[in-house]
Amino acid sequence: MPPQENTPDRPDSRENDERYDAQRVEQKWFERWQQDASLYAAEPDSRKKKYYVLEMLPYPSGALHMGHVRNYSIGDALARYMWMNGYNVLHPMGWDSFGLPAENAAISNNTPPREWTLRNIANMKAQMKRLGFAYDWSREVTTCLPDYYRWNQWFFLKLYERGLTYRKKSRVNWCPKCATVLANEQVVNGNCWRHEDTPVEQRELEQWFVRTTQYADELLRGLDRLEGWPDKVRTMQRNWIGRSEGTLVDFKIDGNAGSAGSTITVFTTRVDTIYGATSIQLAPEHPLVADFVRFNQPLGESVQKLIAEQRKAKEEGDIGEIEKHGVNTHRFAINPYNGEKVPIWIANYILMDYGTGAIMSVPAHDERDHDFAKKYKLEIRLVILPISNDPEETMAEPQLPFCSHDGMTINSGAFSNLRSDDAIQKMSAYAQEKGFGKATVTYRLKDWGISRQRYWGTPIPMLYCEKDGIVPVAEKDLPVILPDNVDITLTGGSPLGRVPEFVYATCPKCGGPARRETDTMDTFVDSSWYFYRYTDANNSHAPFDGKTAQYWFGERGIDQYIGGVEHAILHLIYSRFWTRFMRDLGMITNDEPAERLFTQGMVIKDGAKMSKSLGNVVSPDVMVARYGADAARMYSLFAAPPDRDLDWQDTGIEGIQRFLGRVYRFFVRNTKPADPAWRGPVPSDLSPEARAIQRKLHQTIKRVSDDFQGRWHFNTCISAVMELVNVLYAAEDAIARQAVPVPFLADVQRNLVLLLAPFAPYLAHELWEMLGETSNLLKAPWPRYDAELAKEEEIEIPVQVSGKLRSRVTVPAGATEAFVIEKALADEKVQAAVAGKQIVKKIYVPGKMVNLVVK
RNA sequence: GCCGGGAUGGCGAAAUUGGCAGACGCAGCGGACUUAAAAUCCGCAGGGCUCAAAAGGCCUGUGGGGGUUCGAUUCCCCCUCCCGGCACCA
Repeated sequence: MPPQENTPDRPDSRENDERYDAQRVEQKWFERWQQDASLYAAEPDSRKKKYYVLEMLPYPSGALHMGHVRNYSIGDALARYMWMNGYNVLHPMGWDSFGLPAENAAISNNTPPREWTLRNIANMKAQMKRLGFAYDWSREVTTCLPDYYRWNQWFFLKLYERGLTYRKKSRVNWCPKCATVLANEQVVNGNCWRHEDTPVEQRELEQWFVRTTQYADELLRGLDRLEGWPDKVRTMQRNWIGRSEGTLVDFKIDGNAGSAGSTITVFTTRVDTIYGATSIQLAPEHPLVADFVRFNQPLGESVQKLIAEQRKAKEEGDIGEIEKHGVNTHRFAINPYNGEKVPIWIANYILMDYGTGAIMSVPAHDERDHDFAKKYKLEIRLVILPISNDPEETMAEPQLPFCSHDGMTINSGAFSNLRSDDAIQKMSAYAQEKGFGKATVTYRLKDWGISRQRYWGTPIPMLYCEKDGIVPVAEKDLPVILPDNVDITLTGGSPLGRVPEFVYATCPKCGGPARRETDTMDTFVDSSWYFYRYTDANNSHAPFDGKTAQYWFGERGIDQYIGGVEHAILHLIYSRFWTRFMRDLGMITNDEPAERLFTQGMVIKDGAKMSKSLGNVVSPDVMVARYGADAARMYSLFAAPPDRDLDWQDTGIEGIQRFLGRVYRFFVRNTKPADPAWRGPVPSDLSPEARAIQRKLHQTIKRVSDDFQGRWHFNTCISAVMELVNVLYAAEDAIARQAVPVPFLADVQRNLVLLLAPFAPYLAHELWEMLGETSNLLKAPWPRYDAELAKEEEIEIPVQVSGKLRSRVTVPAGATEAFVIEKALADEKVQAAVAGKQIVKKIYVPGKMVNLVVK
């Protein structure tokens, strides 16, 4: 007798055939997709509606993490859905591949940054392909290659031509671990954004700045129209730009004038309180302070203390908690509104880098000034009477020594008895008329410092000539190539400065010797415009062709941008700036880079962000090897709505694996493409069992389609598809009895595959083939639902008595109110509940519920 | 302090317009299949009380307190806690 294993009709063998071998199937499709490079390619086509869906490009750190998988699973599902809906979809991917980690790796493993970076890219690209993400790799952008960064340099020259970049010596943020300067946006709570335990230092350096403030107001106003962006991001950007309307007022210094002038200009948002100004407060680093010290040497020491205090607090990130200190200069300034002499103080809570670095201190109407005045016994003078809706409160409040909100002016000379807003306007106009001030706007936003004293970045295309000074590299000489084989250390300034072949150049103006700029650009320059490069990634004459970009961007930009909220300020404000800059160069016509932005939640595990130190990192490679790419992708969409944090549970992905196996098994058992009836017409009169399936199918199509259009709650989309599969399993008996017509079942299965395609592309392609379909599933038309077919024939109506659920009655879908109420009243449980009571009101919400109110 | 977001079973979550709270999944329990296990399929399942048990019945329940309403996870007011952002910004 032959060994049992070889017996073909052994029950086990059937089970083996039914079992979904994700690795085998995914490998098969992976290989097929590799062979067709043009599968996901898109070209401008005026006959088709375009859809540009973009996930933020990753830094090639070495390997994908689950956050990437989640991000790309969302984008890929959307791209596939839009393809199936007939759109011309652009779905590209690239690498934000300049940056410090490559240099750190070079130091610790003695691997050149280029090699390290390109190896990481190769690895991560392979991971993305294995995960089945549908990217058009013919448009791949790698920012560390000269093909790309030469255009950073080109843009830099354009910025320079337009006065949008300039060189300035100033105090800048310095991270000792990165050994480079940081932009304001890269300082988090006084620490480096990459080293959260490392306070930034202030250093005096000459740096290149990009004039982002030129567009401050437009960047702010633009936010109002970005309705497709999360409120959170818009609010963060508004706060960051920090627009503040106020008034500049010149106070004349009484007595000797020093080299820094004879007036102190203060900035205030509350000029209506100026009659209550009882002192002037200067920032310790205000240029006038030196003049006062010159006339009063002992002051110098106190000022040094204040400066030290303020710097320390800034570095520690608790400038907000600093104890208020000040010194009296014993000098006076004259309030131009009333001619009053007020003392000039220097205080540690006044910041030189906001407003003018000088304020008028109004203790009665500003909390900080109030604290300060109490401490140093300065006069507190009430000049605003609060207005309240409550007359009693209005009467009571003037007794208070302090009120920070607006009201009616009092004790304010010709400007008394005005509402605050009115007073502000009149008093600003008066200042302007008399020439001692004007209405103005200040911003918190500062110009973007883009110089980095690092190697692995875009060389800034500038030269310093002894004769001609700062000279831009000629456009024809671009790119300025970043040399290989550079000695990298994290100390001692820009590594490029140690490469003589790089540094010594010829001045394009006079032909004499010149030094090259040895700093490189902030990598956020690279990511400020990369999505335009995708439209024309292989262009060697320009960053991109205008017409091509116009097709993909149109007037509204990227249709859907998806990424992490950590870029809410950095990347997303720089790229909004860059878009306006390019628009003003005439390269594009859109004002904003992206019409819609989606910020997905983090992937966490055991309640904490995944990190090596906590040992709770889940590797996508392990998940793909264990459960398959479809399961990993689908679970990352199923476990939570995409905008919320996702708590990764290994047992959860097992559930998805089971579900995929369940779908596959159903298809193995019930797919009969050889049956002549398989492709026959779907009969119109269906059995109740078949009708139940049909109803569920159309309900599911509706739910999934609606979610793609609106809420993006892919977790519930997937639940809906699971419910449909459960209904199919429940009908297996009916199918066995042939109560479900074969062509109908075939149609249901085709629709099920289409519904699955955005979420589990590998399995969907396999099933599509099993069904005998030969068309390209990627572009197969998305199913349409029929509202009539989705309707229930009978509905169960809950019956409440005085708001409490007492029973349920089953009625035909179109039943009249009278019929439903009659049926409810006839119900035994309802009768018991209303027995002996009077029904005072009968409420019927059509199709939803009955409520009988009793007394 | 200010601005966002959140709090629902043992767990992840659902309830789209004020109308059956807990869909779907995980973990759990029970059954079928199996010599057995795995896999698979079917079923049960918020909590409490009642009943010998089951069926059933009753009460209660969406962070806490109040309100509007026939009816509130959903709307309004107050409060607590958690997460994120901003913060002497004049």
